[in-house]
Amino acid sequence: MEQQIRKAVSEALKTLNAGEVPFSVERPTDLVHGDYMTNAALVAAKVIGKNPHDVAEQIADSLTKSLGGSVGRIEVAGPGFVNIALSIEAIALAVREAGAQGAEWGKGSGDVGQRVVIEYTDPNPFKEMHIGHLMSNVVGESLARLIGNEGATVIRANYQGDVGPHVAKAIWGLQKAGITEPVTAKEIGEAYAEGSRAYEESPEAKAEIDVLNQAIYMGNDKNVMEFWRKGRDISLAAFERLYKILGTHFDYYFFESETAESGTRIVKDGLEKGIFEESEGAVIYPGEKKGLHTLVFITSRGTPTYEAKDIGLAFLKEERIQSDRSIIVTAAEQIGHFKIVFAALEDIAPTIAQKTTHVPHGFLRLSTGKMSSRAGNVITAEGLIREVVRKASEKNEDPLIAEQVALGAIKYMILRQAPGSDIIFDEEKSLSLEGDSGPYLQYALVRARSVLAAAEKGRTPVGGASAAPYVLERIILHFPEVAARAARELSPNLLASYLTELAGEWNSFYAQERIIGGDYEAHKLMLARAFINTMKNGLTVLGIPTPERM
RNA sequence: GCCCCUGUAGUUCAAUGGACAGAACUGCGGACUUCUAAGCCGUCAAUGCAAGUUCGAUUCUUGCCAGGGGCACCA
Repeated sequence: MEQQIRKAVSEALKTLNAGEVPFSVERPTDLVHGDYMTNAALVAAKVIGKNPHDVAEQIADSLTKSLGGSVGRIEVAGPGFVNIALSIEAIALAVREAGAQGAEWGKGSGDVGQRVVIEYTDPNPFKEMHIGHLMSNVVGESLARLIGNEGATVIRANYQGDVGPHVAKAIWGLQKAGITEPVTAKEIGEAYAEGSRAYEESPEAKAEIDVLNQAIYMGNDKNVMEFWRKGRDISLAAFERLYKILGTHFDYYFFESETAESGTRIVKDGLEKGIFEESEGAVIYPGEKKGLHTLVFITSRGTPTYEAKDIGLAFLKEERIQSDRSIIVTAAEQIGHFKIVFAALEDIAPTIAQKTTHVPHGFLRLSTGKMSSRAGNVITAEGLIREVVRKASEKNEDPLIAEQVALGAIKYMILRQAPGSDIIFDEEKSLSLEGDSGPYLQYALVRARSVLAAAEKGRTPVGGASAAPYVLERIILHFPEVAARAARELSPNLLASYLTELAGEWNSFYAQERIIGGDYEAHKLMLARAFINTMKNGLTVLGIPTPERM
């Protein structure tokens, strides 16, 4: 519908000689203004130098003719908005489609044929996954689904740091604890914390860990490597269990142990071409020239830094996955890092740089203070999930439902706000199971399903359609546009807030209207079905579970 | 010091330069012998400060104030 209106407005502008101007077609803030509105007249009036109100009148006339029966009323309002109210028939048609299309309802086709690779989560083996990784995962998974919903082929990638100081610290910690055969990820995580502490407090420990780190990079010491392999496998297996719970999966895994070499090679090659420079024995990228700052890519000891490895990763992805777009989801603290990596990449391989986007997610800040492994107040992903599941269990005996509700609460908390901004995490308040929360949406869906189930047992519903469309119907019809916009703007929160509005409207409808045995029963049941499809598909696209009952 | 991000109701968050700045939590006040009360209805309450750009600014620009992040051999 939005597309049709957009096209009709374009046509109207052409006949006014306004040419190509950027205009919006969107939902008015208040439904009394109609179902769509456009500011085209205000924009065009400036270009052609006419009174906005007159231009609006002309556009309105033109739209009345071109849109025909799908429109009920077109009005000019305010300084020159054109408000469009759909006809009852058009609304009924959209709702019927929503009810009939099932899982297909809301799917777009804007990205058909596109291959999009999206990298997210990026946990480090030998450390436990904490809530920062959880955020990356939840945001990344929802983006993957949103983009897939627009028809693109999505390839999920996960990049993990299996070499580096943190690994040496963990292995050192395990050895010190006399553990010869690591068994659990928790054990390894604790050993890492112990190793980190020792690294900063004891010079001897620091020296030992540095040696160990080199040994891991070289891969010569059989015993160390055997230990490394075992520990890595245990960590990775623990991650997989979490992915399963989270409803996510990956098509490709990349490891720092494989990007180091290619990264080093590419940077050295760039050094010869004059892209990088030598300084104090290290290889640096002189970011100042582009208004950024200078960073070391290869250390004076010859080892690649994170930056060089990211260059290596970009090439490795290119080698293994053909893509039209590449998205990387990481914490916002890496914004500066990626600006420099992209600047360097722009010099080395502009096509890769241009198709790559960094999507930062905010920090999860504890209301009680900063989270750090040293202070011991790190909240692990698993710990958080377990805690919320426990809370959800108070109302749900079925452990599966409790888990679905808990994940809904956690994921919604993360997705409800614009990615990039921090979440102030208060265990009591943030994970509310009421009001503006995941369970609120799930609960609305469950109640609608229950109505439908009850109706199917009964007799044939009373027919007839209501005289005027319900507000609920007028919200439902916008679902495909909202999903498309959320995908385009990489902003799951747009869909999350739409679904919250939708759930609220359903709850009002449910409280006010008698569905089974009420007036217009058949129509209302159709509406319930349309609501269910919209909510179910919407939640699924966000990666939020849709329980059968609560 | 330099660069980036953020300042919206008591609190946590919304709002492609658009109409009366929306929710939720909290507070206060209600309804219901009915399809699941994790629900519904009502109500109090906000754009950090000062200029500028224009038909119109929470949104763009500048300055100030406050908070967060980043800034050469960690990731």
